[in-house]
Formats: sequence, structure tokens, C-alpha cells
Amino acid sequence: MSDDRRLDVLRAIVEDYVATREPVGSRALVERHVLGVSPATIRNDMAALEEAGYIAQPHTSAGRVPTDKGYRVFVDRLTTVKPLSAAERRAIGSFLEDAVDLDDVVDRSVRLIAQLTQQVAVVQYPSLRRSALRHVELVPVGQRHLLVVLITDTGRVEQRTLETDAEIDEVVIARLRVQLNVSVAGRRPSELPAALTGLAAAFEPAHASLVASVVSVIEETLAQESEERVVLAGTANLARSGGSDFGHTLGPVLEALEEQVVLMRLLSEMAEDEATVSVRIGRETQHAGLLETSFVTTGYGDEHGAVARVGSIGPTRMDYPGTMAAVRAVARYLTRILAGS
Amino acid sequence: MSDDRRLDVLRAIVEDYVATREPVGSRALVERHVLGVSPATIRNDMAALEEAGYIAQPHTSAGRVPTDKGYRVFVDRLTTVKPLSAAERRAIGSFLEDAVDLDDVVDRSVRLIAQLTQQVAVVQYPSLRRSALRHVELVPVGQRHLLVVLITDTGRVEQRTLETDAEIDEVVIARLRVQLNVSVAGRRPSELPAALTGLAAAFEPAHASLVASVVSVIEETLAQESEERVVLAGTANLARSGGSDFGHTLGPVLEALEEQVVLMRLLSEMAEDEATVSVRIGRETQHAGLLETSFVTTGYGDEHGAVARVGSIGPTRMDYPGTMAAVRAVARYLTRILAGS
DNA sequence: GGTAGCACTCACATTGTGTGAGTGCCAAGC
DNA sequence: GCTTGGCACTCACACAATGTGAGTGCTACC
Repeated sequence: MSDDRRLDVLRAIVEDYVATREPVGSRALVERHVLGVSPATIRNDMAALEEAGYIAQPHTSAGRVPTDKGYRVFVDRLTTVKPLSAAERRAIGSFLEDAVDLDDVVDRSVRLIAQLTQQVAVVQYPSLRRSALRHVELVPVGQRHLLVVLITDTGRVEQRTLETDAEIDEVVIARLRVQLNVSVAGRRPSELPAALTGLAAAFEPAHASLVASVVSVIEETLAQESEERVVLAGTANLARSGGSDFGHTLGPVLEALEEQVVLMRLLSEMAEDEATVSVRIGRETQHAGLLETSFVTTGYGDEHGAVARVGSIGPTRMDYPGTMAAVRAVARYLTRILAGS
Repeated sequence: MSDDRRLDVLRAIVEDYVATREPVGSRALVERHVLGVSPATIRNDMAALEEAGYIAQPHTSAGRVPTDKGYRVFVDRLTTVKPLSAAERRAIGSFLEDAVDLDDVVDRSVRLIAQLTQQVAVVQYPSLRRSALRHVELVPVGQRHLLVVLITDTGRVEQRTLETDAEIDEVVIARLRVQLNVSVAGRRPSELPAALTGLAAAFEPAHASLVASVVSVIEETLAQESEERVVLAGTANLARSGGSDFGHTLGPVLEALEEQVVLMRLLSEMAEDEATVSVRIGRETQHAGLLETSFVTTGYGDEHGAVARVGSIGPTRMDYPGTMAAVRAVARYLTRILAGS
């Protein structure tokens, strides 16, 4: 018995199941694919594949359905990435290039992926920790509040309000602004503590506490895990195709997606490599609500490397090659746009 | 026949239907409410209510269900707003006060409403057009890009990148920054054109185009309808309670909610009055996907009046008094927090 | 106007039956 | 030793038939 043919059979099963959403039987398989053997032979192969855990039967008198393990093999060994058409690429490029700022870029990207994959799309904002600071701005607000605005080279703008002990002295603020920008420009968050120590020494003791609080606000903002924002789109697609996919178990999926924490964990776990497209299938997500969903993600970055991830989430029975192609394409354009801005 | 009792019957029907989610019959009604008459009498009233279009029968041998018109009367005439408990109020206040910036305030508010109402929550960002500008910052980026950052008194921070014709001259930028802030500080978008004309005249002709583009970027950003951002939370609640509520028609609802445009239209249409809680029921939403949903919204603002709206979206068979109370409570805290920051 | 009684309707649950897709296995064939 | 045709078996699902009960509308009576 040829192992090659078995894998062909597995591939055929996955493809048919994804296309039809119904368990696939031996007869249907030989009719729709050129396998060169009879249904009976396929049945033997199927029995072997089932024994090995790649496929399963929903019930005795039904066809076979791929298991998570089966999809895994399909994704790892049987997929040839199909490139998008030239027209699609152009559409992606021009759509993203019209964005006016980072929020807009992220927003357009996530919509685009949702549209292309007809699934739920997710885009992380560029990580603060992996970006370099471009500028720090201090804006006095009233007499005792100071707005600290941080701008990164990936275009993110973060703000914090700070309450000061004493009334704000414009002159001191101006000096601090200049000093800060000299110290931080082009630095990454990890380098900041070193760059900022000793800053207070340049000021009179009376202002030391002000300087200290500004510095700590900056450091806190950049360190905060919760600031790794993530944006979703296309949840309606879950209900559309998913209505028949998940049946009534759509609630847990939505819940999981609303939990930013869950998403962040998954995305960070998958951050093995920027360039590869990585896939989490079914129970591999390690989350009860996502047993029947798969994640396809990849990294995007600027000239210095990966800064965050984009991805698409759909039923385990998704079109993996298509989803992977779409996600990868959008990530590449994102990288290009970030580098060019 | 007493009209008062008929309204009592209508109220009882709405309350029971909301509680049980099942058509309510005449017998059940007299058992669960003190109406002082027999089922047969109730049936007569019901026939009249049905004739008048306030209730309907799903099928011949079933109980009655309120129509949109019936809910309307219930909301307009039969509802007594039930105040939240002191504990709930404290919880809301302390949760919102922990917010670190505007994004955080909005995020917490929307989660809070979703949690309180067990429905989908929606919060608009403070309208740029109704806020006053607090500060304009110009940050040169590279040699030919200028980042324009706008900060409003409601805490919103908006940014735009601008490509300049000529290389950026720091000195000119500094002067422009000062001039701009003198001109715009405390002004509302509607007053800006007047405040900014003639600004270019203060600069050498060589810089006129730079000034003009900065001014137009500022005006465009503030005028842009699309910048009226809106944030959602609690879509999972739709599937939870809604699984039985909407059946399989959940898709259209999610689609409508993802269309920011639809939401914005509804919110702006309902913006009659800041202080009132207004309600759109079923087909009143004028949207095919939202036939079975109702909107409860109210405005929030700073000391100068309403700047945006918050709301909750759920099935037409929602707990109107509870939802209205929750939405109103959060709006009030929001107003307080915006005024205090 | 309110009430009791009664015939009528009709969704829904339950049960029973038939059909067909699909399987597993075995014996024969290349 | 794979491969194949044949065949008995299983079982989900669709469909029809039946029974039940909640709820109604109507009418005659108080």
C-alpha cells in the first residue's frame, strides 16, 4: 500500500470537505478526483487514515471528516501556497496606500483581510516595545495636569495625563521637552531606562519629582502589556458561513474573540518567525471556545524586523491555502507601507 | 371597558414576554398579575389591543406578543425608570475613574454597559466638531513629512501626516506652532476658518504653501464625518441570550453593527436631546438587519453640553427599564469624568 | 361590562417507517 | 500482495401519522 496515495486521499478529503462542508465518502472521492483506484481501495486507505487519527466518522454510516491532526498534516505537507492574482495584489496595494494615518492603515488592513478571507480578521497595532521612539511631547493642561504624548517611528501616538505636585512652570517644561527628545529620539523602550537615568540631575531639586514622574509615565506606558492593542473585523462572517459551521456554538467563539487577552496570548505564542505564516488548528488554540476554529497569522514589520502580527480566524474547515495567501499578502503590503511612511 | 385596564394588560404582556420569552396567554396573565378580572375578560381586552396593533399572535393557537408599536407605548407611557442600586453606582464610578486616558475611558464605558445590560454596547468618541481645540503640535518627521497632532479638551488626540513641498525648516515650524496655538486654543472647529484666515499673511510667501497645507489638514481632520469614531462591545451577548432570540438571523445584526455608518446614522438621528434617554424599537431603526433589535441611547457631555452618545443594543424584547437605567447611569458618570479631567 | 362554558384551531412533541449513503469484510482477480 | 466487486449491515435523516394541550373566539348569561 502506497503511502503517497494515502496522503493524496487525505488531501482530497480535506479539499472536498472544505468545499462541500459534508462528510466525504469513498464513492464521491473517486468521482471528483483522479486517484486511479476504486472506492473499495479508498475505503482501505481511509480505514488506515482513521486508524492513524487523521480522519474520523461523525457517525457509523457517514463519510469521513478530517481531524485537527489531519488538517495539521494538510497544512504542513500538502499545501501549495497559491499566489493571489495580479489584480488582487493591485487592489490590496491601492486600498492600503490611501490610508491617512496609522489608525487608518490598521483599520483598512483588518477590513481587507476580513473581506479577502470571508472570515474574522485580526490586526495587532505595532508593538510599542519593538518600536523606536520618535518624539515626546509635553502639553500643559490647566495648571496641574500635564499631557504626555509619545510618538513612535511606526506612527503610533500614545498619551497619558499626569497630575503634578506643583503648578506647572512653562519654562521647565520646555527644557524638559528638549532634554527628553535628545535622550529618547530613536531609542527603543528597552534602552530607555539607561538613557533616562540622570536626567533629573540636570534639573534643580525642586523639579526633580516632576521629572521623575514624567519619566516613569513614559516607561510605564511603553512597558504596559495592555497597550498591545488588537483590532477585529468581520465577525459577521462567522454568522454567515459559520451559521452552518458552528451551529449554535457561536457564542463561545465571540466571547473568546472579545477577550483581548486570549487573542494576545495566541498571537504572541505564534510569533515564532516573522516571515512564516503559522497556523493553529482547533484544539491547538488551547481554548475551549475555539475548539472548532483555526488561526492563520503572520508577522509584519518595518525595516528593523517584525513589530506585530496580522491574521485571520475561521472554522477549522477553512480554505487554508487561500487564507494563508491573503494574510501573507496583506502583511507584506503592511510592511512596505510602514517602511515607507 | 376601561382603557386603564387595557394598558395594564399591555404592560403585563410586555413584562411577561420579556421575562419568559414566550407568547403570553390570558390564563397565565391573570395568574401572574393582580388584574382582578377573569381570563375571558382579558381575552376581550387582548382582542382590542390586537385590533389596535399593540400585540399580535405568532399563530392562531398561541398567546400574544407585543408589536413594535406595543413596546413603543410601553416605553413612552408605562415605564417607570428604576434607579440602580447604590452599590451598582459605586461600582460604575470607581471602575470608570481608574481609566488612564480617553481611550481607556471609552473602552471601560463600553464594557461596562455591555456588562450591565448583557447586550451589545456602543460608545461614541467625543465629537471633534463639538469639542474645543486645546493644543496643536507639529512634529517634523524626516525631511519632508510633518506630523500634525490635534488635542481637544475632551482628551481626544488626532494625528495626520503631511508631505511638504520643500524641506522642513525647524524655525518656521516653531513659529507656526506658536501662531497656531494662539489662534486655535479654546476654539471650536466651526470657529476655526475665521480664526485661521490671514495666518499665512504673517509668513513669508515662500512658506505660504506650507502654512496653507497645515491649516487645511487641520480643518479637514476636524470636519471629517468618518472621524466620528464609535466603539462596540458585548457582541457575544447577542449570541448568548440572542441565540434563542434571533434564531439564525444573527448574521444581519452583526453585519449592521459592523457598518459604522449605520450606527452613526442611528446615533445622530437619536441625538434630539442630551439628557433624555431615547429609544428606537424594531423597524424604527429603518434598517433591514435590525428589525428585531432595539436601541437605547443617551448623550453625554462636558460642561459645555453634549459631545457624543452612548447606548445599548438588544432584542426588541429587552428589559427596557433596566437598559435605560444602565445607559443613563454610565452617561452621567462619563459626563462627570470628562468635566473633571 | 364582566364571566363561564364550549367548540375549534393549530403548533409541537412523539412515534413509526422507509430510504439511501456509506461502511467493513470477504473472496476472487491481476 | 495490492486491488476490486459484491454484499450484508448500520444508522442518520426525512416524512407521515397521531395525540396533546395551550390558547382563542363566540355566545349566552349574570
